[in-house]
Amino acid sequence: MNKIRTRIAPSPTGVLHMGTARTALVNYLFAKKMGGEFLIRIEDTDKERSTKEFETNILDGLDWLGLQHDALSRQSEDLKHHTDAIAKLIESGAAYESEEDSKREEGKKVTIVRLKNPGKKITFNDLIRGDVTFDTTDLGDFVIARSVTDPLYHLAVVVDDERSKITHVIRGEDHISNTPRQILIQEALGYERPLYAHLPLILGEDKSKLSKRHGATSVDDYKEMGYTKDAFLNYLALLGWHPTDEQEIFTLVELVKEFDIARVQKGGAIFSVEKLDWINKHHIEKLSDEAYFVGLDLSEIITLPQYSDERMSMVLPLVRERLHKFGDFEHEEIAFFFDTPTYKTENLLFKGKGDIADTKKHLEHVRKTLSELGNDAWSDTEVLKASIWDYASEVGRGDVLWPLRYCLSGRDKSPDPFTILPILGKEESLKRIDTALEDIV
RNA sequence: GGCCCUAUAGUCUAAUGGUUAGGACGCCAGGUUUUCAUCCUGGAAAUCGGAGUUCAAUUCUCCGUAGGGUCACCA
Repeated sequence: MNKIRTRIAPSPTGVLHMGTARTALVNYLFAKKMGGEFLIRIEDTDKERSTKEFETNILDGLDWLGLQHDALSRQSEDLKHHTDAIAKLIESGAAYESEEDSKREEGKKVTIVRLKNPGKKITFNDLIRGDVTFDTTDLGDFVIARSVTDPLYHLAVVVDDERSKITHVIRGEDHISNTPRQILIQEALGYERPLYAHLPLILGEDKSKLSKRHGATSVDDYKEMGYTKDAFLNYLALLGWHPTDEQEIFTLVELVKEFDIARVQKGGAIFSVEKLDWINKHHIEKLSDEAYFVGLDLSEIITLPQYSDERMSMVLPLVRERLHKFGDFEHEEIAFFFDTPTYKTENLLFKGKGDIADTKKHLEHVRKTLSELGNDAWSDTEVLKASIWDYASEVGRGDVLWPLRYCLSGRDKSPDPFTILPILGKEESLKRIDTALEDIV
């Protein structure tokens, strides 16, 4: 049996789109699952629109995602094989040259090459959709080259897929109507027909094909927002595919193991950033400390006056559980661990209500209790909690705990006071409570 | 408009010719020893419509309807 070979064939006329990434992922999963090879072919026959920058962006993006290819080629480098094929088609009478008015340049005559359409019905078996039939008569004698030396997409694709022995052409549903043309060219050239699989499209909120007007669509966009590559891949895999069980969080390796093209959905799927966020959160949880640290941008934090690596190592886990993506991280969230916070005295009041004198009384009590605790106690969240819990329960937890937490963090939302206390340490904690006390007149 | 594809909650999906139609995201409510987040529990929410086949259809067939894709000397 022939070795399975799939390919992704992006044209370098734009940055890496998530639709291309998804197609690449499925091609990769299918090939690897079957012990085959995954190739990349840059489709740069349109010299006017293709750029090296886009090519680099696409390759870098695929590389970032970890979709390693077994071979890389550029369509433009295979020009000789294309022109050979054109010559062969003309010679056999399957195609012919035709002098016509140029559609690209006004008032100019050009000699293009058209395929002599046999005008028959073509049925191909799609791995995802089953038999699909087209009457190619509707296509007419379509153009396959701008000239005998200048091939067009359909011709080039067919020749290249044949040359690189592609066994399965897995691509977006938007290519489904291109398939009969390509089969016609294959037959005229005497090639074997590969197997086809047309993936459902990724849709925007309005159910139309995802495009720029829907917002962020490039892989770069998601990378910059702070999604991990594994989460992005994970989500893309789940858009239009589902494993046999109910697992939702996957690594690339696990996806390869579970993937089955027969379970790919037929209908398009709307892209949901909420679900992506949820998946990303799970992937962030699984990250190693090193990878997690790299993902965060700590540049503003490490310049703070009381910054220390030791303290940071205690703070980081607190941030982790509340993060959906790295882009959500704001250094203000943890800056108070390294620098004295500023705050409004009135915010010391629980829910903005209550008596400031009572609040002061509670804080004084808490300060006294805490100050009498030794170093051992100060390193133990549970002991600290136990030391003031009874008092807090008696007079009202919120009335005690809220001002304590607020004077330590200076923030409406933060981890609880018993988590903050040990990290700041006795000296710093008492100092912040004293500052708050002094502010209350 | 021609051709082609598709159709289970708001979204992603599972399932079988016979089920209380399952899970997840999101949403709502309650709880987890103050807030936010996390976590837990509970809840609302779906088989596009009509025929046909069948003892039985969400599942098979046909016809509608709706949505989408594509109709280049782009890829």
